[in-house]
Amino acid sequence: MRYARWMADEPKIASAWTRPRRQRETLSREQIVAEAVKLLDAEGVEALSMRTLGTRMGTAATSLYRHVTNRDELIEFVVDEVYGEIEVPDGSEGWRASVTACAGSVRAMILRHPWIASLLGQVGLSYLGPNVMRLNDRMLALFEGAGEFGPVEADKAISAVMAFVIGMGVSEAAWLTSLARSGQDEREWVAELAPAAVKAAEPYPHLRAHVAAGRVDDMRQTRDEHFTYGLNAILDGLQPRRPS
Amino acid sequence: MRYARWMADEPKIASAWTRPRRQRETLSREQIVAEAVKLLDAEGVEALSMRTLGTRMGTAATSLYRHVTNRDELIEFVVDEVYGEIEVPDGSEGWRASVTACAGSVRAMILRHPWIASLLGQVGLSYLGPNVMRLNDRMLALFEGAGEFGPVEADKAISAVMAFVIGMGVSEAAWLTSLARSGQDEREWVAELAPAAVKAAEPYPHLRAHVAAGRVDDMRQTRDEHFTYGLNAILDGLQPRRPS
DNA sequence: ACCGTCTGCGTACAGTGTTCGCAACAAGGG
DNA sequence: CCCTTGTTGCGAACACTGTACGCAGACGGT
Repeated sequence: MRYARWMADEPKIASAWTRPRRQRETLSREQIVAEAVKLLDAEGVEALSMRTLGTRMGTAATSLYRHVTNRDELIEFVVDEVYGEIEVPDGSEGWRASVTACAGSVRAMILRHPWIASLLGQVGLSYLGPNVMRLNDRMLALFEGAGEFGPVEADKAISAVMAFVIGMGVSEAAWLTSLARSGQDEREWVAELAPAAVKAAEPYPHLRAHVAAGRVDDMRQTRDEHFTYGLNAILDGLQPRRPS
Repeated sequence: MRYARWMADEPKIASAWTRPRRQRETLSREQIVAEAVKLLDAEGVEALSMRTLGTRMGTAATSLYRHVTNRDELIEFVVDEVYGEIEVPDGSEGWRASVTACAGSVRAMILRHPWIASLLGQVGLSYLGPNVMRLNDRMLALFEGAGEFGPVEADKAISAVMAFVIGMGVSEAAWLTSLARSGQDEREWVAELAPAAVKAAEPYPHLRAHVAAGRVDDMRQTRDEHFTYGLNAILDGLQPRRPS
């Protein structure tokens, strides 16, 4: 395939333009994780194998190991990469508005890349990636600055908010992944699943009432409401904990 | 190996005691998921393959497929199985105490089985398992009964609490899994990782201060404190949202 | 005693992550 | 200009995975 670079039928004109130029820029670590993210976005988590990633980049699978020691390491890089998409304001809009915006940014990132729901568990939560570090730093600045938290309290408060946001986002992402795998419209899908749900909920009186009254109108807005409801509850609970 | 059951060297005494008794009880679906849980607890998530699970049960790998259609289905069963360990009080102790106890039970379950952090993402969050249904039913009873929430609010409040508890638990589980993989004592491990952490945090002023002041005393208690801090914040925020 | 159904299992196949050694390249020094 | 040295891509190979298929033995009912 790409042997043509050094095969004899190529004219050996020693010019800067015919020079093979060993396409270095197609096989650096940054390019590999970028292509991995694109592959995950396009085909989902079960499509990420070293071989398919290699063919996507026009190289052999084993070539990737020159720039990435492991598949696990690649996944750590990928996770850190998408963490880089999270924006956290500087706090000039006030603590609460800034945290709300940051939480929304995290959720948006997760919903843009639902496969991290799978990958977050597979890797030991890479705490040392530069983008994760940057995120933590900005969050600390936000909680200690505009939030007026003390250093220890800021740590706890950030953990609480992030646990909620990630927990909620991962749950949504798992739902959306299953939905995507079904290949159907969301309304069709829940309509198809409804009988099984009703049957499964049948022995449980409270659940049964909820399943029966389940509104299927626009679940997108329902999800948004659930998220903002929980986030506001947490922020309400955090507000009086500031020592100010 | 187990051919002896029907091989001719076995005395063919037609008695109830020498009868082969086809050990049915070693290969039902319940036994399979129970053994899978034991395997996961003992060896971690990367050790769960159909073949190793089969040899653990003294059967061939393909025999498992008579009782479980898929590996994914097995995982759904396993997840539902450990969900069955969660206890939720009936609310007679009051709403807040009951929710706190339930949240603690969920966290304890996750820390007992840290591998669900990986499995929760791999499966599309099996909402229809009987134990998940039971848990949701009891939670609804708790929030609508002792909590005096309306049905819609109860749904949102439960989502919020569960998102936090699961998010926090999964994060802890990921940490503990990495720790277990290192095979070291927790103090040793963080001491070994500290230089890398300091170096990674170096460009970020707020984080740097936190990493420098990081207390390694007893992280177990620190984790507990983080959990109860966040949980109390959420419950504080939920309390005034009850229509009472 | 027979027959249909159920269950365990050996074999096989496609696909996975990863190792190893070889060949082609780039750069530098004589 | 050649030769050396390190770097990078790659084919082959290995151990292992999930799973389909068909066979044979066991069970249950008549």
